[in-house]
Amino acid sequence: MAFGDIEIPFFIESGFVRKKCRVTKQWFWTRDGSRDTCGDTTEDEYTFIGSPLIPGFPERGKALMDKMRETFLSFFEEQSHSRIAPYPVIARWRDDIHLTIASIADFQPDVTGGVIPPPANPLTISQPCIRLTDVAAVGRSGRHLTTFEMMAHHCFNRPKDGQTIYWIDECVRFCDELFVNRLGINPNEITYVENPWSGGGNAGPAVEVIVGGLELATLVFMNLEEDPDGEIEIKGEKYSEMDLQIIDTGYGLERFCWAAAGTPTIYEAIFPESVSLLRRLSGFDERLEKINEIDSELVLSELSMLAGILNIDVGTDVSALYEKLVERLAERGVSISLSDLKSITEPLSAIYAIPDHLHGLCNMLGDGLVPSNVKAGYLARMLARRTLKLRDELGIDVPLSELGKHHLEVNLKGRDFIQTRDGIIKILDLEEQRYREMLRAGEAAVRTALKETSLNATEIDDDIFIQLAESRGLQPDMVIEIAKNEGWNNLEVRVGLEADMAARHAKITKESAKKKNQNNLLETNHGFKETIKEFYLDTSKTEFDAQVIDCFELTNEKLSNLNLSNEVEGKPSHGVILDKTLFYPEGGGQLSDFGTLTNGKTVRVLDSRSESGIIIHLTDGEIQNGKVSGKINSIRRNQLMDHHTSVHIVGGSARAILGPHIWQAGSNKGEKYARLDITHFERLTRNQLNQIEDHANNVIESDIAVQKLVLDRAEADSEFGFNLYQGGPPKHQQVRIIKIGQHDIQACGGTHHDSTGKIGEVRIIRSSAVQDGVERLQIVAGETAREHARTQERLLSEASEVLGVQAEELPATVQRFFEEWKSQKKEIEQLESEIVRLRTSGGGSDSVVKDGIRYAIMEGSGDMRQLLSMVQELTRDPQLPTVAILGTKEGGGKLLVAITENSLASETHNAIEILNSISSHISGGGGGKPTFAQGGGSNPDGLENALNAARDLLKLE
RNA sequence: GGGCGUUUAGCUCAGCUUGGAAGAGCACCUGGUUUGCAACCAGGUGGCCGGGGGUUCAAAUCCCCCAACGUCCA
Repeated sequence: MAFGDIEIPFFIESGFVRKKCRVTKQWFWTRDGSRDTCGDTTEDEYTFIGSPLIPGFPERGKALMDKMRETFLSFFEEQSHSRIAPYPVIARWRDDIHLTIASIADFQPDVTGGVIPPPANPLTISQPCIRLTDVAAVGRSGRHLTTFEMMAHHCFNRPKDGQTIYWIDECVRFCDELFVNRLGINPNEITYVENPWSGGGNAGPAVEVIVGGLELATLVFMNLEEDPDGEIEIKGEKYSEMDLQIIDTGYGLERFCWAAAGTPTIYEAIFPESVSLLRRLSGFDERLEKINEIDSELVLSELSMLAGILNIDVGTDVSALYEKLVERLAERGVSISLSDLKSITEPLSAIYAIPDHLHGLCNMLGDGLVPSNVKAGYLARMLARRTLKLRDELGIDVPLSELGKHHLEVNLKGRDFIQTRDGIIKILDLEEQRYREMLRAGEAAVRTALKETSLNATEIDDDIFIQLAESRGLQPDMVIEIAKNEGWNNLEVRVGLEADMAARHAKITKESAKKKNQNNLLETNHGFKETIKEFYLDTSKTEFDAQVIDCFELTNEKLSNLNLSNEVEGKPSHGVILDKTLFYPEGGGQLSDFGTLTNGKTVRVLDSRSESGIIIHLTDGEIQNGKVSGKINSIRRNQLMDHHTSVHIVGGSARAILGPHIWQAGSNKGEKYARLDITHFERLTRNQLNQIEDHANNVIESDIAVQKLVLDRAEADSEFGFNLYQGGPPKHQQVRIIKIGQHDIQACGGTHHDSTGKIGEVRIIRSSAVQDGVERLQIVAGETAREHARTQERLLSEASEVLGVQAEELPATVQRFFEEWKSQKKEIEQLESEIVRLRTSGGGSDSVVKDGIRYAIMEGSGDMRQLLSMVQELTRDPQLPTVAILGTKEGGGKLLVAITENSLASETHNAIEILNSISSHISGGGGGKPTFAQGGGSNPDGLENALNAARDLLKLE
């Protein structure tokens, strides 16, 4: 079948005709022979506003969503699909995306890649999704959402194995049956638009299903994959047919609800309580009444019909769009001025966007996400900040957490979240605090940035806006707002600035999208078999025999890419591959086993790595082919197990003490200590660390068995859920699971004790902030815990010995010494100024008066500071014109020339000139002001000559 | 993971472009003046200018490295 040229018997049977859209030139199928547009064009206005497309759904909001979802899912259950529970919105099983952006994302990459079987086939699901790419259009277009549910039916076919459940024709039949018979949509209103789909390395035919000007569904038939030798070419890329061919559909639950409700916008259909609450809180309705002679309801519904066909993207020239809107409204008999229109749409778009953003935020936080300034956490923070900004623009004085609470009660009641409701509300409060702090700090930043700008300036450099936006998070309109409060009343944002900034971002993003090439130890076509991993079989075994498969020299380039841990002693020279091994390679945050390999000669194993299942022992010498005996350092192995098992225990304890949002953000298990990074929304106190430590030690004392299970992916997922993947997305079809009773269960490839009691003791030494929202716990366990205690004791005793006091007295004694040191320092300063006063008061033999000017030339004993205060004394009195030339031998020799300002002395002498002509005697230079110059050199012995040279220069005797 | 910004007195921040004696407001202390809601006036205390290197006669200031914090983006 040619790509995009879909032959579907159903269309022929049901009297469809294939036509080419007059506007978009796309091919589409319709039952209505008189149609000449595909339905999704700038000429197809929404037909359902005020007259629903889908009858029989009088509900609104959550009740409507629940009923519509149930109608869909049960329809497909009746068509032999299994209903699958939705996946989290945070896509933790993937490392390429942060958020679940489509129902098919649940099954990527392993199910769609054919690595593991789907949980059911065919299946139906309603998957909450979050897409932030169009966040700027939310609330403005009338239909955009960041957070939506994608209802879907999926099926996974293997035509080469004769396993085809259904393909294009049946898929379209299901869709049409649902639309026409179950939902009662007028068959003549439905168009199927051919729109081949490609993305993410896959492609296939696809149709968009449009009803009443609204795209309700997309049916994608994924049967091609990128293949350089493929025969099918699309958009310059070559593709070939896949073994696995997938039905990927997406039905927008919220759009169905909108079509069933016929409300002016999608937001009124799905968030009616939130919209009316925000209208009330912002006083929107009162303001609306003040706009004279406007039928506001008419404006709103006309507007929404138009908004659907006007594309609002980031960087759109908003004012041009408004002019167009006013024009189009006038054509429809609604006469409204541009400013009146703006005063309706601006607040309204905020009112619409807030519930959407709260929906996304609550879903993310509900999944246990902790806001942060990086990764997925940043997406939550961005949504929170957008919401707060919109709220402030509306002038609503209600905390974010209150709005969140309302949203949870009204729109998310009964939803089963990982995070507690109280937890969500607490995090919202913290985010609002952080936002306020950002704005407060922003005031000073704006003030400083505008310091050079005149108060009645109307515009400022783009650079200032860009700098404030990117480094302070202050959008141009926020900068203007702050500037107005600080006195710059006429400043405005240049038209088109935001578009330029967006373009600038796109450019930067494009430039920095260079891919890093991975450097592997093995060649791509090595042909080695996977190493048999004996370390999983018996954790107590330390010696083994094996066969050498290969031994190769490590090039300098490979060495430099290895990134050896600081526990590795020496420099490896060879890589050795064996048929089997007891050496655990670095992986999952656990460092490698060390030890020796012997075949006649003994070499040390300094480190070991794993690449696609093949373990490479990094040795400090070459080893002959043949049999080898290997021995691992059992003390190190035992310590690594102490640390690794402890990290699991501490992670479980942290979750028990701090809450369900605790997620492992990374870990490192070495011989000397272990680190565990956990997601948490505030800094930890020592008290909290103690609680976690006590909890973990209880687990150790209870001596719980550590079970090591190996399960298929699907089985593991269904039995234990996604909490398994603390260490990152799974990479294999089979999952090794470390289960410590009910305390902690996670997928892990590391070596572990058989019971928790083996560890003996665990201590959390300290916590530090890795990034916002992530705390690093430093852990010692077993022998290192005792070693740590001994080290601490030694430090205390050495310190107390120096001061000659008991360890208990240390804090008080150190405090006392510090105070004394400070007060003595101050005393020295006072004494120094006393010296200055004495030396400068009398005049003495050091000063000469000539032609009404006093010349004070002398050598000081102190440092530069002291000279400075001396010349200050000497040249302060304008009634006593003075040229002071002071020097000191300290620091290579220093010279200082000062002249009383605005006096006879400053008229006749220049300090810089004097300094420059004498500083050569101390082999140096200097500079300063005409009345004040300082310099230094590297020859202190020449100081006397320098001062004499000054006397000569000034002709003094 | 990348870019940018910040780090100076107890707190909030100037100073950095162009190197040359460490600044302001608030708080605190002393005195005066007032008992009036952020009182007023005069004086004072308080600084490893985030850490480490480098350039320079001289670094808060210029360069490099590190750290913490913030922010924008993947």
